[in-house]
Amino acid sequence: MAAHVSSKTSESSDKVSVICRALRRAIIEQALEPGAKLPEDALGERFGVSRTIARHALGQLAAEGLVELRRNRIAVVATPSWQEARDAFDIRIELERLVVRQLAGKLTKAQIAELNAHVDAEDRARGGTDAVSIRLATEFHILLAHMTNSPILVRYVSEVAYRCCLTLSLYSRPHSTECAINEHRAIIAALAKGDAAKVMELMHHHLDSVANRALVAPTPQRGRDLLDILAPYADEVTSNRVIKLPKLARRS
Amino acid sequence: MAAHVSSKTSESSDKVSVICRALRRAIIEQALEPGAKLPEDALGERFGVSRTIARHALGQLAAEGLVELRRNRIAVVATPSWQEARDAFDIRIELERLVVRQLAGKLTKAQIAELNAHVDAEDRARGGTDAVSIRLATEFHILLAHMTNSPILVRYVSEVAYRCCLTLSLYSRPHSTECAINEHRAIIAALAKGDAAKVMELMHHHLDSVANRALVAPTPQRGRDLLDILAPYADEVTSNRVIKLPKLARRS
DNA sequence: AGCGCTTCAATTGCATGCAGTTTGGCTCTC
DNA sequence: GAGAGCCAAACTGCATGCAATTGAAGCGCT
Repeated sequence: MAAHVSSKTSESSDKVSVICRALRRAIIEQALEPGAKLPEDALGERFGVSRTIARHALGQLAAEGLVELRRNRIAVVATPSWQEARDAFDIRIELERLVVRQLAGKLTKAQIAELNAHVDAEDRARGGTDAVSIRLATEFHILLAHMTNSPILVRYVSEVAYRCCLTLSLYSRPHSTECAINEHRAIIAALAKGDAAKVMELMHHHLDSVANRALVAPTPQRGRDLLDILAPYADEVTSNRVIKLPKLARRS
Repeated sequence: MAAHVSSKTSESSDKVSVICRALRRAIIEQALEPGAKLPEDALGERFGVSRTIARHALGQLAAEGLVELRRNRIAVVATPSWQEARDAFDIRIELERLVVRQLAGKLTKAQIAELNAHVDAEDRARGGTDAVSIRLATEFHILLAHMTNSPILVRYVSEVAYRCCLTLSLYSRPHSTECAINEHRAIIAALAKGDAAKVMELMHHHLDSVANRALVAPTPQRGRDLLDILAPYADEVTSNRVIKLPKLARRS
């Protein structure tokens, strides 16, 4: 379902694009968690292509910010910092305000029907896993972007939405999707009515609240990761056996 | 000069990145015009690397929208439509408003000095070629983005600015940079003063006027290219010999 | 001459191979 | 038993080679 949401920007049917799409989906559905390793060999074998192609696909995804590529090291699914997550949402808000501004009052009946159908699908998926809900919610926004007929806007909204998706899997708590679905419906209604200012405000509030629900308090770990996180625990074991830090730290 | 404006997002020092930077620069300085062919062999030979690497670089630039990659065909420098150019500027306006919003009143003296130095460089370059002026003007904006310390924002602003650069070379008339330089100075001043609303307004107006100066009338060719452009002429030759369409159409 | 067909050089799509780097275990020592 | 150092396996960086596709010149036909 919702196959029409696939990015068509220079993504035809060559093997690289296929792998990109597969990995992208695996990432945003959290089948691949942030930090998961992505060895070129393994990808190549899994998708039945050579390492060259897998490598190229990783390059593309790195350009989108979904994977991190360190020289001579295994590529990993990106692990955005909290601040980066917040920045991504800020950018997303502006981009999507632009989307709805362009769309307000300009949607055909068919398009509105399509949007409603999508939200219905979201509704139906409420019983399923969080991963699917998050993906559908994201695809709603990408569907909106597509309706602007602006390839550039589609590209940026898609990318930043995927990124946000990724951060949700990192920083989100159990998640409640219901209100988000209602907000989607409200946005559709305002778009149909053609009230640009209103729908921009709705979109802003919608994304802002998603961000605030998801990105819980900065958890003063403005330093990097793990070492800071473990700092408080370290106190409790000073006299006991010390946790093998190098082993753990390597994971990141 | 202005080497610090180089995008550092997963671009360290591997050969692919080097080639990307070189091509990017060649494109925005119009050494490579839109539509110019970029055969993998030629690039590889020119930069002393294998075709694999050249290919990978082209993939990256395609992801940035600077080159177009058609299956089994030679890659070419992107030729954005007029509408895409306008869309790019619209997106850019929003992104850069975000940049100056974050920056207003938060710049160190050193940063302000750096900005002023850059504008001075722009001033000095006024006698030179348009290409250099345009590049410097673009790099001013990228420099601003860097100061937000938000890698994502840097990436998007850079990309969209490069794209706009590209469109300037397509649709711009001879160009007068002087007012742009003054506007840059005004923006710095407002940033230093810390008036967020004012500087956002300035940036908006600045980019909007650049876009309007550059993107001259839509030249009613909202359809695709050539075939539509030639449509009106076709009427006049219905009874005469027909223009050799395939020959001309192939050029694009 | 103008038009279509055939053929060949140019070019891409992709896999494989080799060299250099990193990783993680293993041993050897204290 | 803990820690430093070494070594093999794993992995990446890159070049090269081969098959497939494309573009355009050459050729014959009307």
